[in-house]
Formats: sequence, C-alpha cells, structure tokens
Amino acid sequence: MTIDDAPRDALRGGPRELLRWVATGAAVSRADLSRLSGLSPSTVSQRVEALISQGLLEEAGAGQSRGGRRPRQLAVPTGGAVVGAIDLGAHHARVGALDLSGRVVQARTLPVRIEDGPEVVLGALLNEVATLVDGDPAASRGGSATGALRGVGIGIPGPVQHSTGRIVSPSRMPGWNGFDVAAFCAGRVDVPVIVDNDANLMALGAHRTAHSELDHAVYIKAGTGIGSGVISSGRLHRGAQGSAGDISHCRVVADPAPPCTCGNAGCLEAVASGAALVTALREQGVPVSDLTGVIRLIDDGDRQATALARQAGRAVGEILAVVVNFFNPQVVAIGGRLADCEPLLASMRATLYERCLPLATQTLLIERVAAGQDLGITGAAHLVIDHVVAAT
Amino acid sequence: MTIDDAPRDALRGGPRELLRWVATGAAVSRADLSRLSGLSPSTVSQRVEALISQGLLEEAGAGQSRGGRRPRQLAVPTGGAVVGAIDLGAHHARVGALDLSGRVVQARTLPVRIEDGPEVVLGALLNEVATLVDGDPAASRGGSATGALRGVGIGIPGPVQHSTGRIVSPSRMPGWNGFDVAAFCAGRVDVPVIVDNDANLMALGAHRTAHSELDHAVYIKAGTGIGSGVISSGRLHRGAQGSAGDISHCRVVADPAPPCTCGNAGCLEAVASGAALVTALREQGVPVSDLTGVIRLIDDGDRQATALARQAGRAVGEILAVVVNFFNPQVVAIGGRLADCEPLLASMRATLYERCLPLATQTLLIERVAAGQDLGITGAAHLVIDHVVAAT
DNA sequence: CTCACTTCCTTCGACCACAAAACTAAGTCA
DNA sequence: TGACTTAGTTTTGTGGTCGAAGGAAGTGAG
Repeated sequence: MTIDDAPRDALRGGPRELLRWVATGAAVSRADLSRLSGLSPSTVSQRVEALISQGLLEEAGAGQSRGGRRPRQLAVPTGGAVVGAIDLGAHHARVGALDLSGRVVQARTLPVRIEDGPEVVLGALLNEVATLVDGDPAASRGGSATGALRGVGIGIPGPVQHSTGRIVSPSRMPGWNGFDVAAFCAGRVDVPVIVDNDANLMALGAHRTAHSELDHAVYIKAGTGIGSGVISSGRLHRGAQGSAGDISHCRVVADPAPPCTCGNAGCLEAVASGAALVTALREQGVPVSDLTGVIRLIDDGDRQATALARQAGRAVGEILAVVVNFFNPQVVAIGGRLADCEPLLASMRATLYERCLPLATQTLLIERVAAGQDLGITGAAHLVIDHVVAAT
Repeated sequence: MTIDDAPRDALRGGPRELLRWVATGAAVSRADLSRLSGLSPSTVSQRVEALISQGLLEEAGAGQSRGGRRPRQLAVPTGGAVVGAIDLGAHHARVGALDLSGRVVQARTLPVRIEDGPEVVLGALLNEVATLVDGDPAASRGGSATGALRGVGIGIPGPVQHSTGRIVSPSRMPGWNGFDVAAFCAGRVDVPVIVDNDANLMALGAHRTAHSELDHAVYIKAGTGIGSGVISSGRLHRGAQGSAGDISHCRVVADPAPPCTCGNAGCLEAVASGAALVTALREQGVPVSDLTGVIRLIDDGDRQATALARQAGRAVGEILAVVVNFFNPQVVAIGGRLADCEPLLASMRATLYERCLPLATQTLLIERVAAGQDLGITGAAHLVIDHVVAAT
C-alpha cells in the first residue's frame, strides 16, 4: 500500500484541524471551532456533523453557559482504541493502542531482537497491537464502526521511504535492508499501514503535543542511536529521499575519533549515542552492560561517565549549532533516553548558545521533550489519524 | 509597509503559477496551461482573461497547429520594464529593471559605499532604478498601466526581517542596524517595496530559473561574505527570525583558526569568504587588493591562493555536509563570485561526498548556479511579481 | 472539394464550499 | 417578565471549479 505525503490542507480549518482542536481541548463547542478556525458557524456545523456521522467526533452533553445558551460540548470518542502504533527501537519496541484524539489507551514495551529479521519481529508486534486493541473493553463493548481499528502506524529506527513504506540501507538493522514494511503489514491487517522513521514520529508527536502553534521545530532523539525529526511550516520535513534529519553520521571533533559502524570515524553517533557511551565506558574499564547502566552512573555522578556525557552534549551541540543557524527553528527539543541526562543537556545548551548566531538563539527554545516514552506511538497515531480523516 | 509571507497558494494552479508557466515558456496556450495545471479548460480561460485584463498577460497571435485549430499564443508583456530590483553587495550593487516574466530588461552594476549609511546608499540606488525603468523605451512608449512600475525588490547582504523590511544586527553593515528599509523606500516610491536577504533572493532566482520542479534546494552564495538560501517545499524558508540560511558564523576546523568580525574565531566566514581569502593572502605577504585579485591568482594556479581556496572549499563542504544530512535537499548549488573558482568547488564536492550519508548524496545534484550576476535581481523581481499577482 | 476528425477555446448549467443573514433554542440578569 | 447574550441551524446567496456541449479553426483522406 502506498501512502502519499501529508496533504497540504492539514492546516487552517481542514477537518483534521477541527478534530485536533477538539482533541487537544482547545475547542469544546462548535462556537469555539468557529472562533478558532475563522470559518463561519454554518460551515463548522456542517463539518462537525460530517465528522460525527463518521464516528470521528461525538457530542458530550452541555457545557457551562457564558451568559447565553449553553454550548453542546464536542469530544473525540475517547477510550475507544482505534489506532495501533509500533515504535520500534534497537532493543525494545513500544506498542500501543490509541484513540482518535491521539491519547494512549493501552501501551506496553516489549523486548525485541532486531536480528531475528523483519518478518518475525513485525509479525509478533502486529499480534501485540491486535491484542492491545481487542483488549480494550471500550472497543469490544460497542462493536460499532467507532470501535474498529482504523489504521496502524509504525516507526523504524533507520531510514525509511515514507511514501512506499520501504526500508533503505539501515546501518543498525542487518537483514532489514530493502524490506517493504507497508506491503508486509498490508498482508496481515486490512487497514492502512503507515511507516516512518522513529525520530520523525517522535518529532511529530512532540510537535503536536507541545508545540503545535510553532512553525519550525527540530527534535533530537538521543537513545541507543541518535537522530532527529524536522518540522517545517508545521509539517514534517522528510526531504528528497526521506532521510532528512539523519544527522547520525555527521562528523564532530573528537580526539581520539572513535570508529563508527558506518566505517568512518568521528561520526556523531560514534561519540554521542547511547551505544557509543556504553562502548567508551567499557574501553575505559568500567563494567557497564547497557545504556541503563550508563545513565545510572551519570546520575550517580560518576566522573568518567559524566565526562563522556559532557563530550556527547558538546558534540550534539556542535552539529545542532549548524542546524539552528541554517534552519532557524523556533524550538529545539531533545528526547530519547539520554534526554534526561543533565550533563549532556547542559553542555549541549552551552555549545548551542556559544556557536549560534545571536539572532537565531534570541528567542529559541531549547527544551527537553515531555512524556518521552510514548511520543513515538503518539506521532504514529497522528499520522494515521491524519490519513484516515483525509480519506473521508 | 508590511509585506506578509509568501502566500500558500503559490503552488498548484494559482494565478502566479499560470503566469510563471507562460513566462518560462513551459506553456504557450490556454490548452497548455490546462494540461500543466490540471485545471479544466474553462477555469484556465477564466483566469487567463483575468490576468489579461490586469495587463499581466497578453495574447500574441496564433501558434503552430498540432493537427487542429491553432492555439492563441499567450505571452507575458515583454520589454516593459515594470519591476525594479536592487541587489546590494559589499562593494557593488546590481540594479535592474525587469519585466513581468522576471527577465532582465536593463541592468547595471554600481559601486557602493555601505558606510555612507542607508539613506545615501538606498536613495542613490532608488534613483538609479527609476532611471533604468524610465529609460526603457517600451515603458515610456505606451504610457498605459502595463508599462507602469509595479514594485521594487531589494536584497540586503545581512539579516533582514522580511515581514517588516527591517535590518537586524548586520555584521558587515555598520550604521544599518535596525534600519527600516521598507519604510524608507515607501516614502520614495509609491509601489510595494519588498526586502529580503541577498542570499535568499539568489536562492529564489536560481530556483525559479533552474530548479522550479524541485521541492527542496539549498543555494550557497559565496562572495565577499558567505551565506545561503533555503527552498523547502518549493517555498523560501526564512525560519523563525528570518535568519535561516545564515551559516556564516558556523565554526569549522581550521588551524590556526582565523578571527572573525563577529568576535569569535574559526567561523566559516573567516575561513571561506572572499574577504577571508584576501586577508589570508595578504598575511602571507601576497599583495592582493581585493577578491578579483584573489580569483585571478587562483585561476593562474598560484600555489598559496589555490591552497587557500581548497581549504575554503573543505570548510564550506564541512558545513554543507551537515546541512545536506539534516535537510536532504535535491540540489545544492553554489553561486557568488567564488563559485567559478574550480579548486574551491572541487574540494567542496569531495568533502560533501565523503561526509554525507550515501542515501542523501545518492541523487543529490551539486552544481554551480547559472547566470550568476543577475540571480539576485531576478529573485527580487519574482518576489515582487508574486506579491503583485497575489494582490489582485 | 468535401467530410471526418483533431485541437483549441468558450459558453452554459451544475455542483460544492463557504458565508451572511435570519431564525430557533436556551440560557442570564435586572 | 422582558431585554440581552450566546449557541447552533436553516436558508439563501456567491464564487470557484468542473463537465458537457458547442463553436472556431485547423488537418488530411478520399
């Protein structure tokens, strides 16, 4: 199944935006929507009716009067798990069932062995999605169209051609190169499947959740690997090949320059990723087994680990400085498991302020993304919802 | 005068695009426009009529039959110099009068002393624009609305807030900080004045001229200073503060790191700009007076100059590699006076291929922009034309 | 030369999205 | 109780677009 790019009308008054305003609580009534969207009350009424008839919206009693007739409250059918989402990581996958507002209804984290290959991994995860969606009492309750699965969104920790759903030369996923995720999944579920890069999904999730009013944003995902997602003019920027945001192999100054899995040395990923921190600590004789251990050491104030985290932060900041000068976003936010690592964040910030054009950092927000663990599946759900609403 | 951002409908079938198709020769008849735009013939007819009645388009006799009725050819009123443009540089300004197709009717290069301040410099250039526009015989010929000046576009070699037309903390333009170019010009001419950064204008000009079918593009302007312009989804990306593309103060590895006018050391501008090359050569005892001299030395194969050019190319490539990984454009093109410098271009290319994700460079075009000298005023004219057509 | 066919372009009727205005509904407050 | 306020619907109108039909102007085969 081929999914075309995010439609243009996603902005300014389209059905998607109405839905989102209700979902986020920005609007509660038709009158609110009319004020927010600038559309006339009649048009809003009409659209709302259409959305209700498709089960994408519902009425929820009367609200508080503001001096006149009480508004008839609107709500996105909640509790009904209708979107499946998979956020695949290097060692774990976050799997979730979400409702039409993009809220997580059920979710769990599963261990994953990427090296088992796409069929095995994705097969198991799709099963888990089905279980989660079915397991939601609200969904099985009605049995109506409202509670039915509408689509599945999948995030992949590597380069993905979003338009076709195919994976292209992933450096950390042996055996997955060229695999057509969308086609594989289309054979297992009879709803649209949308595939994208994990950092893109985190970016979309974070943007929709926290920064939907900002036009230009950059989100860094720093976990086992390191990547980023870009929002330009309110839309996900995927670039020519769909590889936009892939800064993992940008070179940074590091002495000595550690070798990278890509064959080069001094890549950002080889200096600042979770995997790199683990490797570096081990080489210094510190017995850590995984990223969790590294983070614990840093939190405990371990000297070696902290120094490495600082170096990682500087490396990220160095690359990000170029990105900020070039792209001039309103916000740079960092997510992933390393986002909670204070020394890293602090030196990233310092480097950014030191190396960027004052004009570019003048009003720039540098943040940690909130609610990290579910942003990937949230973004995936948003992609699916956008697609579903567009298809009506 | 405040000019709002480039309207969204610039793409896909808007009047602007019809006009552009005719201007570029992609379409010659209404039937062509219908095929290209996907609009129905009736709609095209209607729009074309509107454009003709505004003098933005005209009929130009009958074309060749393709087996049936001959098309009634369309053309943008040519020869009528109706848009003024100023591309201000560090030492010179390119001033032009262009027609509605964006073609240069008259243009000349004037020496400029930035340090005389904005009133003096802009006043003189505006006078020159008036002379050039009036001096066009076709314009004075008719005296009709068709030949009247419709607007002026101005490019500034420093950060500009496009929306207000105000200059913000330019590093190379003492005395211009905070100057409101648009307001100043509005007092001198009674047509819309649009102000933007010079690199943005070059980017727009180059994109419209050579790459209009590409969605994502990056254009480097390497002259006395160094900057870039970004096209995202077919539109100029200006970023949050309008400073997008300003890569001049990104740090690059250089030993020794030369000091920059901004107070830091090792900035791209301090290594790879024309001004930097002049300074560096002088410090090595080579008696060059300006950039022209440097370019001559490089063309002559001077060892020191060539080495510096290579270093500059590597520096540009280094920054550009991050940009390409991050933004994943379809094309990177270099313009400005240093673009013709082979050693620079070659080492930039090499660095780019070495440091970028293979996926990102796989289909990436790396080019020299064509017709360099007039791209700035061309871009300025396009901005004006877009604004004029939108305002109808 | 005639007639079928092609291409180009316009006219006309229909539709759709949206808006403005009028109206109903349901509340507040003096 | 009546004036006023807010919410939402219905009605009607308008502008943009399309499709079908048709007129205009050509080509080419018989």
